[in-house]
Amino acid sequence: MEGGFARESDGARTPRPNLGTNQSGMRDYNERLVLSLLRQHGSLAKTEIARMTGLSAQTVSVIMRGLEADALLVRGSPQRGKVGQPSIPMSLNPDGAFFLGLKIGRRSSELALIDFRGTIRRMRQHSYAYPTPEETIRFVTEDLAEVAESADRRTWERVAGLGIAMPFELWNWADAAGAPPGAMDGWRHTDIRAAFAERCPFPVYLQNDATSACGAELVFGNPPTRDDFIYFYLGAFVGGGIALGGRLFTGRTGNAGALGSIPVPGPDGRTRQLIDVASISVLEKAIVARGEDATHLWTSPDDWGELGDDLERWMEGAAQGLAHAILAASAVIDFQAAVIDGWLPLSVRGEVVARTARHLATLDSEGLRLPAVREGTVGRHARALGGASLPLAERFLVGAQSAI
Amino acid sequence: MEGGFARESDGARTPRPNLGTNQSGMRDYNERLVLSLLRQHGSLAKTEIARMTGLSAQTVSVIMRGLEADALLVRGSPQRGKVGQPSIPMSLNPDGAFFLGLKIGRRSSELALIDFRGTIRRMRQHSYAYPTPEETIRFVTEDLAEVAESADRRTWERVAGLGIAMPFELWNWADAAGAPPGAMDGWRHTDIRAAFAERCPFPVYLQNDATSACGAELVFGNPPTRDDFIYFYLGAFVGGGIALGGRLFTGRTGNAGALGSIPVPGPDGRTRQLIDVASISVLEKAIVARGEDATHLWTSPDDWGELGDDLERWMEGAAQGLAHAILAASAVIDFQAAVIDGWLPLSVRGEVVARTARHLATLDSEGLRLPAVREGTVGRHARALGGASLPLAERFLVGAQSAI
DNA sequence: AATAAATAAATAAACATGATTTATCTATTG
DNA sequence: CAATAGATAAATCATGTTTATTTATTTATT
Repeated sequence: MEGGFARESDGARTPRPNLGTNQSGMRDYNERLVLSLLRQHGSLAKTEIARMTGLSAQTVSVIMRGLEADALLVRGSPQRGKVGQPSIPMSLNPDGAFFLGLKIGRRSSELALIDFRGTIRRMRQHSYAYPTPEETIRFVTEDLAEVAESADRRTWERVAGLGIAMPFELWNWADAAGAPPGAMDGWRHTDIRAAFAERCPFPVYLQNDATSACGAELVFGNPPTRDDFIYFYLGAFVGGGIALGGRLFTGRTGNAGALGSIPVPGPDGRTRQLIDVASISVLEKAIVARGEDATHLWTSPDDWGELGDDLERWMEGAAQGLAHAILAASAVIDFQAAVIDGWLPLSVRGEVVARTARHLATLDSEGLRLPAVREGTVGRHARALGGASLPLAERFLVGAQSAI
Repeated sequence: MEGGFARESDGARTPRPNLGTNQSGMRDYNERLVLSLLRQHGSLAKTEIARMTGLSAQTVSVIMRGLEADALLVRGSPQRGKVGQPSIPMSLNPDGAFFLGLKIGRRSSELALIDFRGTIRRMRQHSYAYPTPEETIRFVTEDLAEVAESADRRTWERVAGLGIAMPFELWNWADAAGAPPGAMDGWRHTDIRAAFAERCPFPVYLQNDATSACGAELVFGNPPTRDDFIYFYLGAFVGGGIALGGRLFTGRTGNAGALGSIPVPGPDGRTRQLIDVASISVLEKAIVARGEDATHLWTSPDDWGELGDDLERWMEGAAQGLAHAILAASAVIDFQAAVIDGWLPLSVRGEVVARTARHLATLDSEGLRLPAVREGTVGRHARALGGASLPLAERFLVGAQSAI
């Protein structure tokens, strides 16, 4: 069991460690447990859930009938062929709840509406030279109004929350984004979460973009993993996230998995940060330095075309950096897997993963058990989906918050 | 709430994730919560506990009367001076339970008996050229018999468990320990936990020595901290541990906090492991290379005397390595503190901590919030005390196991 | 083919446990 | 003596467990 949380009126969570537990906490936990198991396994009969949880068949029966009455579960067709009464597989009702995920990036924003099973029902993109809070609020508000109109009333009423995935201190990137100095200062003084919370009837959450992407891998990853894993998202800048015990670990200050800042040895032996070797912006810079255009890196992530030596050098540098970062992180936490995803063509992602694994094997890992290096299974839209995973985890999964 | 655990007959824990919760789990959790709060705060009135936990006064009253009846709590003298009925401060009964901690090291073993408040009641040391399982079992068994005889019957009956703190793969250190080749191979095939579990009427736990020391800092540290912290223990070899959410985090494989293996840049810029720069054995080697005797490093940890340049160089290298390790770890988890302790004179520990903080401040920490670097508060015997903390945490504190 | 036995899923009813609510008592200060 | 705060007993409520029963199916037997 864990301490409870006091929910503030605006939907933000204030952790209250050391909170006692009562019966409602018990039922709430067991309900979340059932839903988590169904998310992991697809569909399960009540008895199977009873066996897995150690709860009595009767308790599971009561809980699951309740969830079915709330339209969170649907019953499948009876499974015959085995001795005894046929079992009825229960699974998550896709229409049981909906979640909104908003990713705010340097060049574009994405707003996704997903259903209870994680299927994308709607996705809108919005491109710009650089983002401002006013512009973002306008675009999202408009789009939400459109959703509210186009989707049927029931869907809109079943939206359980909005999660915003956004880099920390966006205003510091004005330079890199090519924005006029001060143009992005609005972000410094805008509480974007509060701004949306005011406009929305459901709770709104805010999380670092790469950490959110990690959450997407955790909740929607296929196959789902209960492993502790470290996650890298290669975007314009590289970022990361941490999953421990089947939960997104965001840390006391929310800055856990700040893997862009992890020190790695550069090609010259001097120490630099991972962000300076593995970010796609590094590749962009190299291309631009050659006098060529690099905008297709952002606009056509399905196929980057021929990039020749630039790509080769970037992949090699990124892989070396990632390998070193994974090594160092493995000394801190014994991750079972390192997952790499990003805003890049599948072929490039595959190659980066392969090279990272190769480099990792050459490093001195005495005393460590190295994690398996794997490709992400969510893909490019992991950040927006991760945003949507925040209200989902918060409301329907066990122990959404840190460690605990 | 968290999943439950199936207890095996021998006292070992097999984690069963995804276990449901029932009323006994609820009471168990609330009892542990009360005990944890009392450990943190020294003494608290029932109403104060009720306020802190959010439980009703009546519930806390019932729980605490039960704990008092079990002799785990004692009532202090009524506090007058405020309006209303005087409050009765309740605190942990020192004689409520006892715990045994065994540290097995390269040169010596320690067996400690501590009471419910963490006070050392008895401590035996045993030195040797190198350790063997048979020898260790013999010495501990004899000493336990002595404890059983000397202490009163009630004390012995209230021993809640034995925790063993021991380096991983002890046999690999035969060389460094100066043992004849193969002399320590016995460890490879001995399940030392099982061996003691057979001989003891209470549960026996085994944990890496540095991780155990981290547990001692967590449970007995003064002032106690609920911070997430990273912990280094400088012994013959440096090791580490991780505390998250007020719990010792040991990881899925038990190898979390393997900080000796974290890569750091050496003075020449080449990457090496922290264990190769910050271990006391590095200092020993330097002294021996000069043809001098270094045994007092192990035998008189209160005062190393004059070591001049050797000590200077070692402290500098260790501090640089530690600073880099803390930096890298901070990118993975946003620790609030980095705690350094070890088998060394207080003056040396203080100097290492000061230098580490100084070096840390010079490193590139963009995007990170660096933890405060602090001295350990438990001191040299942290490993043996940490061993004793294992059964304590397991039985009396909330969520002893990993994350979650 | 008909029938009985075995098996497994599901659930109703009675019960046990533990937290909450309400009311009351107690010891203190002002 | 009024006000206040700690403490707890009794009644109540929520939730999980146990026990017994119902239902639907397969498998073995006649």
